[in-house]
Formats: sequence, structure tokens, C-alpha cells
Amino acid sequence: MTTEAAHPIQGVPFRERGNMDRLLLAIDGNSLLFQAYHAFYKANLTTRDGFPTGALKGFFTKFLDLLKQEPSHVVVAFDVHQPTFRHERYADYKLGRKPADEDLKKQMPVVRELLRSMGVAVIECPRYEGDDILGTFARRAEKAGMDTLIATGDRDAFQLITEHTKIYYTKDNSIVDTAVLNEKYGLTPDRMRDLKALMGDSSDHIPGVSGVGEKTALKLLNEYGDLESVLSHASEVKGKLGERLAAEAENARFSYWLGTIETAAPIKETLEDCAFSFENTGGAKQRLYELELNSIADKLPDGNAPVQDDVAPEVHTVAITDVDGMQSALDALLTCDTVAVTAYPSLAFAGTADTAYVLTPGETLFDIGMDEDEAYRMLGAFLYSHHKKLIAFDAKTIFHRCGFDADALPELRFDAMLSDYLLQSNRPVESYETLCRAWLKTEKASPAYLFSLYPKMSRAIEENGLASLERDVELPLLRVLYGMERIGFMTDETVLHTLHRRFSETASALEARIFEQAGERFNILSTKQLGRILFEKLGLPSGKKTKTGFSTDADTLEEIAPLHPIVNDVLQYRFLTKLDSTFVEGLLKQRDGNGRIHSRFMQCVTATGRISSTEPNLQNIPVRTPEGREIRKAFIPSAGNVLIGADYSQIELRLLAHISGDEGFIAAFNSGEDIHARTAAEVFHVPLESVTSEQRSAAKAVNFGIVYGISDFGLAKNLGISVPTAAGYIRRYFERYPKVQSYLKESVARAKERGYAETLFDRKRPLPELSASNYNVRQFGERVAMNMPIQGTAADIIKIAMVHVDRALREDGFKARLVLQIHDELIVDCPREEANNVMRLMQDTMEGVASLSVRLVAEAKCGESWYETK
DNA sequence: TCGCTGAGA
DNA sequence: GCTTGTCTCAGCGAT
Repeated sequence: MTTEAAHPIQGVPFRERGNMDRLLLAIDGNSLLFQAYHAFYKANLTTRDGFPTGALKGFFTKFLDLLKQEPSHVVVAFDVHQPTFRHERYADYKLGRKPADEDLKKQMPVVRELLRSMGVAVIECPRYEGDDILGTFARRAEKAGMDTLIATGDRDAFQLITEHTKIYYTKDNSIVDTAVLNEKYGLTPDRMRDLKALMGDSSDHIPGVSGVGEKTALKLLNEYGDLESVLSHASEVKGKLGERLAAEAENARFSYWLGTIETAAPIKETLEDCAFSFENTGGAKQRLYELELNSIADKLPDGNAPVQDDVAPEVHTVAITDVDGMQSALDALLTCDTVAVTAYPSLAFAGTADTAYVLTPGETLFDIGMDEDEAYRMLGAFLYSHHKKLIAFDAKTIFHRCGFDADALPELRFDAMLSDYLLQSNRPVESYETLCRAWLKTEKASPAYLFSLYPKMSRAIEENGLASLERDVELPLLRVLYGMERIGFMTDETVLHTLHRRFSETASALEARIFEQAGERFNILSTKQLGRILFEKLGLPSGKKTKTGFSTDADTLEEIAPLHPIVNDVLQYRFLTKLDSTFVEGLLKQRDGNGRIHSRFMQCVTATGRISSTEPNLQNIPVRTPEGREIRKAFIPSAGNVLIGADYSQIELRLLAHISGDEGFIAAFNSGEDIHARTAAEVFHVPLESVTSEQRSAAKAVNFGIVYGISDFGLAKNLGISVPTAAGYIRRYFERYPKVQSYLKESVARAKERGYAETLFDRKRPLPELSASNYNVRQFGERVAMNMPIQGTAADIIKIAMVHVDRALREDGFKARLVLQIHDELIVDCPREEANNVMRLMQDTMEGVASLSVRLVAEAKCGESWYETK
């Protein structure tokens, strides 16, 4: 189907093409909703409390898109779920139709409710399908001198096309009119019914004539005109086809009748009932926010929000525009014990629940208002010198803005961002506004609301058993992370420059060789262009495909590498350009004036409780390949210092052993031998000393796979072995370590029962996926239920270790400081003379975090660069 | 902005 | 019959 360039759906409104200035937008609600549901199926969108919203999101995104056509009238038609007029004589009509998924069913009434609150006419009519309603309104509009655009993903509607009625076909976002129809089928809209009567439509249970498909039907219609002529000339048609046309003529006529859309259905709503104005759509705003469909709600004009009982109290807001104003605001806080601070969109604070002070930009260019940095400095000095306690949203950012020394931070009592994360860790915290909306049912955000949020959220934290995690781990950790971000990690510019030269020169040489072998220049990093060269021009066999074309990932390319030398060059080129652009150049860009790199450690991002690192990400600096590992030579200690790296050994597997309580697995660890070799020996029933390297890596892959919720398929792919062989490995593994298997099963069962998975330290991750109707989504939920307790407990443990190490360093008067965490590894920048003591301190502290049935083992090493601490 | 690719645990 | 290992972040090309 072609999209006419002259009137793309987005851009020039469709109605400008018509002569008339009024446009009816008629939407097939069921069709659009089903399409939206399937488009967002995989995303598995839900609200925080698990109400599915994928179909709603898809539906309203498309709906808003359609409104760009500036319709003067809008109608959305839905089918009612009972046999319709055209089908009631057709008893087994419904039998073949799958019942709608539960998730979709739940969203159906909400779509109608939202549309109505947007002032949109929603029509459902017993005994008539959505199609009939659309057809009826299209004809009425035409009589009233209007154009109609019918939005549907159902090709049946093509029969409704006229000079003034066009279809917006949602399957490929094209506009279909008589010209397009003629080009595609060589038929007029009227003949679309004839076409369908002949070919049938299994999804709609229209029988048609057996053995006749689209091609045959079109041929017949081209030859004889319409259905009746085809049927009356059946005797002229040769062979089986002719016989069938004659025998099934009644079937075809019945099909014709079934496929005819009613255009004069007795619908009581009038065209004028469909009058529409975008200005009136705001009534749905509040509900959309409640459904956490913020991107859609944001696009609607403000409506009259319904009154809530639970609204936040009125807050008197004082604007701060200059230093004097700032000073008197701070003076007003002198009597307060606790100060509430937020930083979005600009600095705002409050000392009581009824008055907020907000930094306000000046009115004109010359009156720039209060300088924000200065305001933060004043606030910081005030908080610290008067020993004020702080409650905040995103305190770490506020600390940075205030410029606190890491040793002189005010006492932090509550961070709404952290509390929200602990309560909803399956989703990153969005914004302070969203949080206020969710907790206080208020439209606007004010720092004074923190005084309501604090007790409210703390109660929820308490009720969910998260109090210790918040008080003893996350809140203290926030200060540790602040210190790490502020110090930064020293880097050696010379090393980076040298590597840059080496990587880029080698890459250029490879590039030249690749172009020579390809016989032309092209962009090697473009998967599209690379696919064209390898699979079309050079004719190499293409493996799997991605959504957009050939797959060119390393797995695929390695398979065809033996067939042409260009392939290894491409792999090598990619590898080197990755090292150069992402790491070497990326790091050079991030150095501050002193050569230090200040990554940000995100505390409220991951679903498992790990921290993440951004701008730059220092948690994925290469280590596996010799060339990549060189980059770690650029990470160096401060002058006069050394670096100490201390990492946990096999922490996740040790936790699996402890949590499952499997005696064999625990014994394997306590034997102190190489765990993968030991596992191989036990699983393959061979003595430890005769374990082959293949056996060891197979055991290693199984060990890691177990933690992730492995399948035989996945393991087979990973090891390059057959699926049955992989299945055998897993079976023997579970035979040897039966409690590991029963633990994994229980883990899923418990998560299903409670609705969340949790760690040894009570961190929770909600798992609405486990009750999803979609098999894949549910499977995903089960793997997560197996993995989260392991990965999450490991995350808890190293977080606790960080808090303890940081505290010990400070209390014992060391100058050494944490600079980086990489999930199971801590890096400390340490004065040379402290090194031995700090190494011991780190190892002891890390190992002592928890007392389990398997020892926690940590090893510390020091060196002149990160490269040397491995 | 999205999809692909690949770096780490 | 269908699918198929967790958690992240960044750069690039195409749209």
C-alpha cells in the first residue's frame, strides 16, 4: 500500500485537501485497541500497582496522532460483545475467535471512560458492528457536506471509500482512497465486497468459495465484472474452479451479504453529538496521570480536575528573586528543626508544611534574578552551620549543588527518591512531581509536601519491612556515593592519547583493507551497509535476521568468518573503534581540569538493587581482552597514592549455595577448590584432577546459567552444543545439587504467591509479570524470580560493605577513600603508607558483612594503576 | 528517538 | 506449537 506523499498523516492536515472545512474522524475502536494491545504486548506496561496499561498507551498515542488532522467531529465505534445483526443467523461465528486476554479486557472499559471524559462520542450499538456505525456516520457526514477519515486496521472498510470518505489504514499508516485502491487491486470500492465474497476471510468467518484466493478472485472479477456476473458465467470457467463456483454460488452470495457494511443503521446519536474540540479533552488528564500515562496526559490541555479528598494542603509560596530575599527566607528557617529541599525545576525549600520558598528567575534579561549557584551556597552554609536536619528529594544532587565537603554533610533524615525506589524498585523514579501525584494526589509539586511525604512514606517503608534497608544501607550509602562522585578517579592523559593513536591507526589500516576486499568504500559501522556488502555483494550466507534486516552481530559474523577474510577484519575493526570511541575518546571528554573523572552513581535505577554508573559509565571499562585491558592503565591513583582493588570471589554462587542450603554445593565451596572445576568433577563423575578444560567451562556456564534461570536452549547456544546434551548437563547438575533445584522452584512459587521477589536483606521487587497471561512475559517473570534474590542480595552485601569500609576509613583516621564500585569490586585511592593497613581493613570488612553457611571471600590487591589491581 | 551492537557485573 | 539467561550504559546510524 502506498502512502501518498502529498498528504502524509503527520503534517499537512488531511482536510486541507478537501473542499470542505469540516472533517469527521471516525475510529474503529476495537481495531485500534487490538492493534495497540499487541504493539505493547511485549513491553508489559502496568501501573505501579499492576494494572495493565499497554493497550491504553498505544490507543491514546495513536488517537492524539489522529487528532493532528484537526477534525471538527470525532466518533469512536466499538463492537458490543454479542452476536450482531449480520451474524446472528450464523451460529458458529464466535467459535473460532479467541477470547480477549485478561489484560486487554481490563483496559476496555477504561478506554471508553477516558474517551468520554475527553468529550469524544463513543458509540456501541447492539446488533451492529463497529464497521456499521462508521459506515453510517460516514454517509451522514457526506450528506452534511463533510469529509470523513475512517481510521481502522480492517480492510473490510475499504468498501466505504468515496470521493469524500477516505481510510486511514492503521496497519501501515497509509491513507487509502479510490486511487490507491485502483492501483492496488484494480477495483472500485464497491467491488471490494465481491472480492471478499469470493476469497472469504477466515478471521471473520466468511466462507467464500473454496479454493479461491485473492489472485483467483481478482482474475475472475477483472474478467466478468462483479460477483453476480462471475457466478452466472460459472459454466464458462474451466475445471475444478468452475465446478466450485457453481456449487458454492449460494455460499458466495451469503458471504457477500455477510461482508456488506451497513450504512444506514438506526443509531440514535446524531452527527452533531460528535462535535469535537481539542480544548475539551482535559477532563481525562487526572485519570491519565493516575494510570501513569504521563506522556499522554501532558499533551492534553488543563481540565477541571476532579476534587480529591486526599489533596495536599494549600501551600503559601514565596518567590526569591535576590540575595536579600534569600537571606530573609533563611532567617525564617532559623526556628525550624528540619528543612525540606527540592531541586526541580529550580531550588525550592521549606521549613514548615505551609510555606515554601522558591527561587524564581527574573522577568527580563537584565534582571536575571537570584543566581542559583549563590543561592545553593547560601543554603548549604546555613544548613551546615545551624545543624539543620534535611529531608529532600534527590539529596545527592542537592549536596553537589550546595558544594558540601564530603566530611561536612548535614544530617539526612529522609530522601523521597530513595524511599520511593525501595517501595517500587521495579521502576526507576520518574520525578518529584510524579511522586507527589502518586502519594498526595496533587497536581503541583512543592518542597513543603515533603513534610507530608515523610511520615506517609516512612509508614509504608515500615510496613514493607524496608526500614533497616533504608536507615542502615541506602541513606548512609548516599553519603558514600556523594564522596565518590566528588573525589573522582584520577586518569593519565598520556596513556589515553597513546591508546587513541594506536587504536585509530590500526582501525584505519583495517578500514583500508576492508574497502579493498569489498571493492568500494562504505560505512562499516552501519549494519545496513555492512549487510549489503557481506550478504548481497559478496554473497556470504546470512544467518539470523533482525527486525530491520540482516543480523551482523559478532556471533553471526564469527560463523561466516572462515568463508572470507573480510569478516575477521570487520570484527577487528568494530572492536577497535568501540574501544577508541566509547572508552578512550569517551573518557578523554569527561576529564575535569585536574584530570579526574567524576562518574555519577545512580542509586535508584536498577530493578535488583545494584547501583549504576553514568557519564561516564565506569562499571564497564574493558578487562576481558588484552587490548581493552590496556585502558585500565589510564586509571591511576592521586599523587603519592596507590590504588587498592578488593573484590568478592564468586559472590553470587556463594549466595546460591547459602540460600538454597544445598549441602553438596556448600561443601564444594568450603573445600576451597576452584568451584567450577569442582562442579565439573561432581557433575561429570570424574576425579577433580582429570577434569578437562571443556568440562570446566561447561560447568562454569551451567553455574552462571543457573543464576539467570537458564534453559537447555540457552545453555546449548552458549556452549555451542546440542540442546539434548545441554539438557543432560542441567539434569545432572540438579541431580547432584537437588536443593538448588528445589530452591529455584520455591523461589518462583513464593514470588507468585506474594507478588514480589526479595533478597536476604528484604529488598523487594514487584513481579506483576508472574500473573501475566502472556506465556513469554510469565516465563520472564519466573527467571527474574530466580535471579533477583541472588543478584539483589549480592548488591545489598556490597552496599553494606561500602558503608562499613567508608566509615572505618574515616573513623580510623585514614586518608584513603573509595572512588569506584563495580558490583563485586571496590576501588580505593590510598596513600602509599596506608596501603597495607587499608588492604587488610577492606578484606576484613567485606568478608564480615554477613555470616553465611558459606564464607564470603574477598581479595585485595594494590598497584600503580587499575590495570595492576587485578 | 529507536534499534543494533557491545562493554561490564 | 512456541520460546528460550539476569542487570546495566554508551555510541552509532537511520528515521
